[in-house]
Amino acid sequence: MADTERWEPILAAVGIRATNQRLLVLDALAAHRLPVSAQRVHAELQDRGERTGLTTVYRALASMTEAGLVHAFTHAGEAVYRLCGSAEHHHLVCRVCGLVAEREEKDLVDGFRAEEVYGICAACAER
Amino acid sequence: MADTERWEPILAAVGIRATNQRLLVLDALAAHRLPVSAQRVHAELQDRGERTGLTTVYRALASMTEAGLVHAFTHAGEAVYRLCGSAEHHHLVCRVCGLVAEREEKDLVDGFRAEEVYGICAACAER
DNA sequence: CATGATAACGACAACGATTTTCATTCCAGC
DNA sequence: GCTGGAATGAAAATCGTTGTCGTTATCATG
Repeated sequence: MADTERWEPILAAVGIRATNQRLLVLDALAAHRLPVSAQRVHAELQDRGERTGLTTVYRALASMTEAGLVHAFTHAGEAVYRLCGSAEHHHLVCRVCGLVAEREEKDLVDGFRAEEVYGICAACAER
Repeated sequence: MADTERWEPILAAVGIRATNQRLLVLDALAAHRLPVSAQRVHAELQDRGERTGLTTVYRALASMTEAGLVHAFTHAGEAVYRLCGSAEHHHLVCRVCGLVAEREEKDLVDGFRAEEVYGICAACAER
């Protein structure tokens, strides 16, 4: 059981209410480097002994995504989420290993505001 | 009712059987510039008076995607497909208007084999 | 501290896209 | 013309996600 309180200022900063459930979801997300699904977050919270409902996890992720705190990706037909250091950037998402890298470069492509780049990372490519 | 026969060599080239249903699906795809969903393809075939089943449309799209004839994207939680001029390239997909552009440039990003770039196109950006 | 408006919760039902099942039909090669 | 494997299609099953609705927490005020 980590100190969920540390996320309060984060939620306050983006202007959404810092409820206990949202703090728990944030805390669960922070424990992963790879994006995770809503169901996975829910399962982990259950294992931890929390009684947070699945519906609530979905809504927490939706509001936090909208607020820009979290980024949503698609992997194998399901939505997966990842806590991200906000700001202007795009993501490189490997289709094979799921790894995500954040990039700052502007104008990756002429006049197209890139948000997510799906492909295959160098490591997975040589196999 | 277009001449579906023109697709036969295409299917033969990628090594999958040129069944009547697959030809119909290809023909339906070819009528669109934007990616379309399996359900949409199925509906259009129904309207045309074909009795192709939805299951078959899904399977046809899957096999053709695997064969590289068709490219699959994700839009609003559903899979959408687009006929594409094969070869090595990546796609720019606008999240707003759904427009897809094919690009040939290699190494869009250092050592990352980009396949799909999701973002916002120039036209949609200024609104 | 009590109160009331509002946002958030959570259990459950409902939805919708996709996949599985399984019996039937089609095709290519013998 | 047979025959085996691939393809088809109708219906049921799956499964992630969203809607419903009564309950509860939160926050600003009196």
